Amino acid sequence: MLSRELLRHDPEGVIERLASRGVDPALPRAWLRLDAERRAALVELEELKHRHKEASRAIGALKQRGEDAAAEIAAVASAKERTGVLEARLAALEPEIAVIELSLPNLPHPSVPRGADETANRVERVVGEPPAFAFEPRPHWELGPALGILDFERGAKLTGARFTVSFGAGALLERALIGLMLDLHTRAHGYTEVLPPFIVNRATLIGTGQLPKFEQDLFKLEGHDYYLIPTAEVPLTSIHRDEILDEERLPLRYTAYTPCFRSEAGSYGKDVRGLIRQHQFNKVELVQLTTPETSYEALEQLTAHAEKVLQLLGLPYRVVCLSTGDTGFSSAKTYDLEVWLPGQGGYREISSCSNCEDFQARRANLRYRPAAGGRARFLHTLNGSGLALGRTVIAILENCQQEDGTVLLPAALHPYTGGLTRIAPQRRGG
RNA sequence: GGAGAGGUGCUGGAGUGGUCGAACAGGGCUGCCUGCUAAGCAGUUGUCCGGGGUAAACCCGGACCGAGGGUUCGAAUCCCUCCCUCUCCGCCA
Repeated sequence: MLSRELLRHDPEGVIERLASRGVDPALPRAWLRLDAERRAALVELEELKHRHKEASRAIGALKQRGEDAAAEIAAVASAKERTGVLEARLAALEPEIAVIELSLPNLPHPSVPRGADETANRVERVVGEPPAFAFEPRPHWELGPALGILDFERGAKLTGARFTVSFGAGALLERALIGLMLDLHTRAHGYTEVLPPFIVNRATLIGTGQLPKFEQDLFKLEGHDYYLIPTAEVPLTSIHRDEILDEERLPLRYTAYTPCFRSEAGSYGKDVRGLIRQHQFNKVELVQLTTPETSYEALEQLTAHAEKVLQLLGLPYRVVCLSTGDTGFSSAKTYDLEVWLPGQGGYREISSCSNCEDFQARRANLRYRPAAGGRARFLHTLNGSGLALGRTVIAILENCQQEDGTVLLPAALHPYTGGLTRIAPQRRGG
């Protein structure tokens, strides 16, 4: 949510910055009009209420003295009509205002490249060299089934399209990656491991920006106001929702492994093959809550924390700063980590690291008390994948494949695979 | 799922219709006192919204006693719905 004060004081500036993200200026203009109307009604209503309160007090005083107050009561009662009209007007206005302000995306940071879509993204750095193969590398949707570790047909049978079953070394590989990532982030990077609920309520999703605008991307539980989490960012960022934290505790760093569930209705036709885009996937997430002064420093650190995983695994990648038009709804600035996928002959997103500044903090009422004292302030929230596990599996299979069809596992994983260093074709079911 | 009890400020805990934003105690803060600490004494202490103020300070008003409705001139107090916590029963890992 944007600052109301900012919208009122610099409407044209805000409208211009929103336009760089593709927001129709009519939306903020409608907000301004409704906000002015709301405040006018509020001023009148509060004046009426004030007089009403004084009259009630006078009645109370009369009655305590045992005097008759019937005339006063009648006068006050008849004055309630206008109050009712104003209250009804406000009750109608407020949801309208809320829908608009909850639908406006965050303002982009000045350092973000301007542009309508991903073609305006800026490559920040390229790390590692794509491997040179003496043979034609195979995509993971061939390698996985050939090795007997990924089964797309049976995933579709058990559930439907975009669900997958992992077997044997495939399942082990994800478990090993979870262990590697959580150990790295907790021991080397100072995050606290969290095991959050995988189901959250509506208020939590409004806080991080998924609702009300992106309901169609979520799985909702029938008969409840509960949703499956689309990312651990949602529960982790909301841990301290409606709290005021002492500045001494900041920054807070949380990491969690969770499955993620995305309906993404309407996304069919894109990335249909293999593990790239699934309705259920695993992820290790990084979240930080910081002071406003330190959040951009924290974004660089958090991005480096995610990069460290790719470096340990020896996977080639690049870091991209998303353009204004490509940046996600809640984010002011986002770095995507894109891993090299030989099977696709290109770089594909494996992590997205964002500074949401106070956008989520306003929605979720996340504040801190400055050490110097004074009013509570909104803190800044950051999140990043560290990393998406399914896509890490893809990257390992495709980058580490050998001519004989086996896959050599990166050395960093060996402590987590119980001695397994190479995935070879395997039988299932023992 | 069934039955019962309960949700009040930073904390504990009063308050069953009228000056209650809320007694009292603890904690915090500010003075005084003290060689220092402790104790003692006095004062102070929330959040949000709106108006005024260039802004801060500040001033005025409104709202907030789990959430949302209702009754009433007036609700923390009465009524309804929902949520959460605790105890017992059932069921289950």
